[in-house]
Amino acid sequence: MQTIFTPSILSFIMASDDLRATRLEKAEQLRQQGLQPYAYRWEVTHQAAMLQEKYAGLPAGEEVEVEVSIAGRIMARRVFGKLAFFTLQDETGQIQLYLDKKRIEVTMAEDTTAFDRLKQLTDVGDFLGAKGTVKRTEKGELSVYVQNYQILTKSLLPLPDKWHGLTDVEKRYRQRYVDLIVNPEVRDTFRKRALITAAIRRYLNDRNFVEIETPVLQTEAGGADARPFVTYHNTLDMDLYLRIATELHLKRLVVGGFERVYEIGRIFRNEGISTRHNPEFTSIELYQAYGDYNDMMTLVEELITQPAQEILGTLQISYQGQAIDLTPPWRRITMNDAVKEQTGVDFSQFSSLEEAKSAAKAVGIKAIDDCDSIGRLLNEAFEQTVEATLIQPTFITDYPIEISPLAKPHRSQPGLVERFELFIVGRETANGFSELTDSVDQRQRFEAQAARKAAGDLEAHDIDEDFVTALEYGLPPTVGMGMGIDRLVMLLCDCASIRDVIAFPLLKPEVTGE
RNA sequence: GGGUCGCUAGCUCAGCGGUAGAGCACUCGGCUUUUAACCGAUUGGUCCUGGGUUCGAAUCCCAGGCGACCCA
Repeated sequence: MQTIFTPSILSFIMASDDLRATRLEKAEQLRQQGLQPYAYRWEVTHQAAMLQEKYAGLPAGEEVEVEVSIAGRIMARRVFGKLAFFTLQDETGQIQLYLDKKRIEVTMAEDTTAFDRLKQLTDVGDFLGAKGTVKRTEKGELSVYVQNYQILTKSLLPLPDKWHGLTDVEKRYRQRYVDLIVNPEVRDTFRKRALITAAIRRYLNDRNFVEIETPVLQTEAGGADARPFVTYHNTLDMDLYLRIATELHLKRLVVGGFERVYEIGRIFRNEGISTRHNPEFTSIELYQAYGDYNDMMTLVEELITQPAQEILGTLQISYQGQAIDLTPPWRRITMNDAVKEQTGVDFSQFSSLEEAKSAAKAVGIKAIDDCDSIGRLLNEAFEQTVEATLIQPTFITDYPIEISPLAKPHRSQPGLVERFELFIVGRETANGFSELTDSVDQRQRFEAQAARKAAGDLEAHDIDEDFVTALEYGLPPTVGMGMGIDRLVMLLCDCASIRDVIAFPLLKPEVTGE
């Protein structure tokens, strides 16, 4: 019998640790028996959860003479002399394989090695296909009573301890595939994430919103206060920036005649990493012509409660031990009133910055030396005193114009804009406003931004001339909104860290030392 | 950026100045109703890296790496 191992592979095996070498040897033995350790296909007729559901009422000890064919990964092996129980896991769940030496040998064309092969050449981690009948064992475990089987993929590396599992968070993030194999709740989170984004898309599509993709690579990143990633285009010989928002392009689409547009896509911000920040994350932004920020707050309520109701089946959720009631309508309160409520200071009454600063200091607002306007001071006071208290869903409205360069001036309150942010569990969850449609005003706001950038503000941006030109052609009255999908999923799936809702979060490379 | 904690066998962990350990997994033997199967035997190590102190360092000290959490 010829070996398929080349000398270099053999030396690799010899140099490998025993665990891998042992399994490679088993794969080779399979080949020598004329069997393929890496099969091409397997006809699957049933999945574990289907069988568990369908035969939930099958009494212990009874067999159903139906033929089922399943496939999955071996998660546990309990092997006796002439009998074995394997736990097989597929995408839907687990089911036991009841492996009886006599039955397997009879049905597999009197193959007297078929059972021994299972005992000797399979390991936890291997993929196996199995056909047989359905039987609930004497001990009450629903099983596939196997008639024949095939090893589909030989696994070379051992899975984590079946009892303690994989708990090392670093390893879980670096080798998410292992995390997914052994931690069912992790699979569940990503499945829910997919359902949430699907529900959001369905909600918007049903209301005639059109999803349009806008550029990730841009010559100037704008639409938010954030530092961009810089990359380089070889043949154009120029720096390009990864987008920090989708806002300015989506509004161009509204100028172009799309009255309802949105985009769910990846955003990149060159900032620190924390339990709430990953350098790349997913946002949804949507724009609706002829509406204002009041309309959008109502839409946001639906956009969040519909998926919640659909996927969780309730609006009474729990986040890290805190009870959250998502039942709309949600409280709406202006930023000024919220700060007044919390501190007793009414910032709208001040006519000078000095007056406002001393009042702020008197109630313990810190680090206000850099605030160059009452509006910025109000925002600082809000962040320091109110934000963390907003546990139940709350819309904070009517923001200072200085910190909202793309929002429309308030129709009745000078110095403010028609903007809202949604807070849940003390975190900013969504941000929306009646869009600034006056191109002259927009140019002036951009110029103020550019001045801040020139003064050293790394999160400020230059004038986007083409965007101003688009506004000059005319943007209808429009309301827009942006929301972090990752944070929404964290909320709905009760995840403490953003890394729990991103399949492959950014980590520094591991130093292997080899 | 600052602070606290962690890094020891494939996994989960103990050991805290004197010969590197346990459980599970692996390997071998036994076993036709197990489900953390069981019984017996065996195997497995860059104690994150690099310096230092010491007769002797996984352990103490310094620097660095990676990660977690908290703060900014």
